[in-house]
Amino acid sequence: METSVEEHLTTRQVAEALSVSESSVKRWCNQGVIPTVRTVGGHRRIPLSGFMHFLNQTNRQIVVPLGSSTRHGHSVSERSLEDLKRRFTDALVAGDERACREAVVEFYARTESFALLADEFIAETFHQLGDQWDCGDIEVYQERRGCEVCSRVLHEFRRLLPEVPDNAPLAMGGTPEGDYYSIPTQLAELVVRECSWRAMNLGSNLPLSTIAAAVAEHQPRMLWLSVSHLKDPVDFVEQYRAFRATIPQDLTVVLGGRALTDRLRPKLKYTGHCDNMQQLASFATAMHGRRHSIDVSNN
Amino acid sequence: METSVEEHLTTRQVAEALSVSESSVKRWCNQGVIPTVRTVGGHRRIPLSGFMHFLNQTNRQIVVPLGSSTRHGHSVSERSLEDLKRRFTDALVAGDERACREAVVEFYARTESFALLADEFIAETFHQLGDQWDCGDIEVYQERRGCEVCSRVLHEFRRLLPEVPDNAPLAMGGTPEGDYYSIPTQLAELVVRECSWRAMNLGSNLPLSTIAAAVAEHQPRMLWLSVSHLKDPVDFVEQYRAFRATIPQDLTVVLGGRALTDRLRPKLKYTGHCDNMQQLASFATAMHGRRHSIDVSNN
DNA sequence: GTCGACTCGGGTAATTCGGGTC
DNA sequence: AATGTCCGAATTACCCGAGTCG
Repeated sequence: METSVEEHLTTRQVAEALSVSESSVKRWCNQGVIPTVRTVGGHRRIPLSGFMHFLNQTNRQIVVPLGSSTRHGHSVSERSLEDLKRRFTDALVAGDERACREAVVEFYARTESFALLADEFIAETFHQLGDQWDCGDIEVYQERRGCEVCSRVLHEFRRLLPEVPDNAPLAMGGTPEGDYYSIPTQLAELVVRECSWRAMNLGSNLPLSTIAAAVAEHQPRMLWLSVSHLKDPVDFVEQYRAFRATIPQDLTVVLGGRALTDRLRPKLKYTGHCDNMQQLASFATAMHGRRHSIDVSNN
Repeated sequence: METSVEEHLTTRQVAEALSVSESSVKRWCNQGVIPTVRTVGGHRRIPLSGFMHFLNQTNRQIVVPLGSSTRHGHSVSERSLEDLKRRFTDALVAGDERACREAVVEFYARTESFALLADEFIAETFHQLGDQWDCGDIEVYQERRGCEVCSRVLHEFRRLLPEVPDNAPLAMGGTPEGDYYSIPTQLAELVVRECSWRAMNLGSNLPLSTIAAAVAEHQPRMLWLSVSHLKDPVDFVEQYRAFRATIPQDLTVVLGGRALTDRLRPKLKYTGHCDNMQQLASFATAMHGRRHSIDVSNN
């Protein structure tokens, strides 16, 4: 309820996502194959859940058979979230991509929120993995392989998300130099995109100077920095100050990641700090409550 | 925004690509030789994955490049490989995933070889990118983003590849500690899988000790190591010696990557060295006969 | 209330369907 | 047995003036 964005799509957005004409989308809406609601003026709006339902029904895309998402009671076996999480962790350790995907899809089908998926599912799972690693229960290669698998699954999800219109505000981000941990920034991309932003994930191991160049080139309204690891925190603080001075002052910068300790944070000038992706989603929705263009300075 | 190769193809597009009649394509779809999904109205759409699956199972050649007669894209004239490569480079620099995917698909559709794709397309492109980087023509973030995009496209291709039977021999590999460059090992996975091996990409930044653990656990017949970057070559040589002693002596180890200089190589004991992916493919096929088992149950 | 961008509905052209035949 | 060609019916894509959204 908090962050789950009840987003509606237009016929055009759906058409582009499916690579079909708007006429077909309209026809399918009229036939009732795509759940549709109407605005007071008669325009069709397709709820995201309805869109996903359509995708599942027509298996245009992969997506596992996850019982029905109809309004009637599910006959799906009620697995607890804990159980789901455990399945996911095990699959990740075993490098079982299919099982990972199924777990992620099932979780998302329930919550319809990438922010929740990121915080309560993936982040927690990798924390667990870290613990098991400390205990010597799992090997390094299992963790690395798990990252690979997770990355692939996230990418598949990314493809499922409908394209965001060109006039949506742009957010970009990545990880700084020396930080090769790419899952959080991948998640961030999904989260802000879910909030109807255009999102550009620049990748990992980015010197701040080149991020500044990217900002100058594409002029985003928001920038996220995922900082999981810092070789030299002091050096980072210094470089960040210089960086902050070169980018527009009104650019919203959101910092996150476990490398930003309580000691470090006061030394950084930023717009917002996120302990988790739900906060990032809040930022994004707060800044972009509507869909039309530009300059919503205080809404 | 013009599009030439979509996720799904029509019977006509497939027919033209293969230079056969639409009826044949329809028949093959009905027989299940070409995986097919249907639109709401019952029209056949062939997912790219299904098309490639068909190409792999039969030894059919693409006569007319895909995308030369799309429905709602502008018709595309015949392109030379050089032209394709340039398009790919440009798309990579611009971070245009869709264009990258199209270029890769088209190249693969012509050559049907991941080894060639890796050597003549992706490797060369990234070398070019490196040159442009030296000249200051492109920013670091463009290179990083290009890696992200390329990685995603490769992930997608990986999903398109047919499953390899469980009794196929196993190959695994990754990059050593300090080497975060994951594209080559992703390509290696695709290449050996194309040669009918089961392939397990362990990921990047792997201490050799954990690779040894993975070997002990899964007992592969082949191991690849992609070495693009070494923090301390001397240290690596030492660790590699210890590593080589702990794994089975009859395990085929294939080394590759530009960090293995002529000075370094003599100091390493390995089974084979690869300057490119075609050599890796040669190794793989030499050790394990055929390329793809043809299994059309309905013949 | 103005305004640009978008969507509506309906009509028309282009494809694809299935089946039958060569 | 397999492929290519032809057909009416159905589906999809493209187009455009009027109305709606934000």
